[in-house]
Amino acid sequence: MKEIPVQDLSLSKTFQTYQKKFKALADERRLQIMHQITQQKEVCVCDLSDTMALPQSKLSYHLKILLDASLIKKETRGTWSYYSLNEEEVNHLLSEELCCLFRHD
Amino acid sequence: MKEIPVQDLSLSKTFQTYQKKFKALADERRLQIMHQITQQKEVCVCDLSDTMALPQSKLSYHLKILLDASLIKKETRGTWSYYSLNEEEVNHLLSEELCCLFRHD
DNA sequence: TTAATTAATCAAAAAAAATTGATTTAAGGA
DNA sequence: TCCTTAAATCAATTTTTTTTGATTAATTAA
Repeated sequence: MKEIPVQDLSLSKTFQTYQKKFKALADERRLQIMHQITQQKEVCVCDLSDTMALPQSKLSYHLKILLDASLIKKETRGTWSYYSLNEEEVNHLLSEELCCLFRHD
Repeated sequence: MKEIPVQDLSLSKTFQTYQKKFKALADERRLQIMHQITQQKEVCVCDLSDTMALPQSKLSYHLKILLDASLIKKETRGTWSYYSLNEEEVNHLLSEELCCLFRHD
């Protein structure tokens, strides 16, 4: 039997949430994706596949990580999936100085 | 011979810098460390080793990652190493709403 | 000088994340 | 219906990160 060395369980939960968000941002390709989404408001996988020269499966993989961290939003129209910035979440997380790079004002 | 599909090399460099910082924050233990450093102003490895119930080598490993990302600073006095928040860097990166958790005002 | 303390580093193993190419799903048009 | 397109998912492999325990380095005190 091992003791769990956590004083504050809710704080631990908070850290886990932020860990997930920072992990999503901890990749150069995903930062590029974030940047492009920030610039273009709305982007589909095929657009990104062109501009970033990445295969579709890789993009879907990275987009899912950003989506699961609630940093971006997804809307499906027809066969297309459109991704956009989750401004509320991003602005909560990142400084205003990172505006234009990864967040809007 | 492969072409490098990067339009803006300086932008790519910027992304690499942020990738490193977000990678440093992408771990629950390191967020705990950041939190404790934020609270206490200054902390040595043995302090953290006690409060976080982690072996010394693991702590040194994680502290190095935060240090290399310039999120914390280190000062050696005698045989002790004291770590403190790099407020400038952290405030540049994180939102004001994360104040008290991982940054000062 | 020797012993004790603090912390960094190292190499090997384990765990987690990313890549790859293929397959599957779903929508739309011929 | 059949074919095409867009994108998600999957399994196997590769790469990266983390853990572990031991060793090393440096400082201080006896």
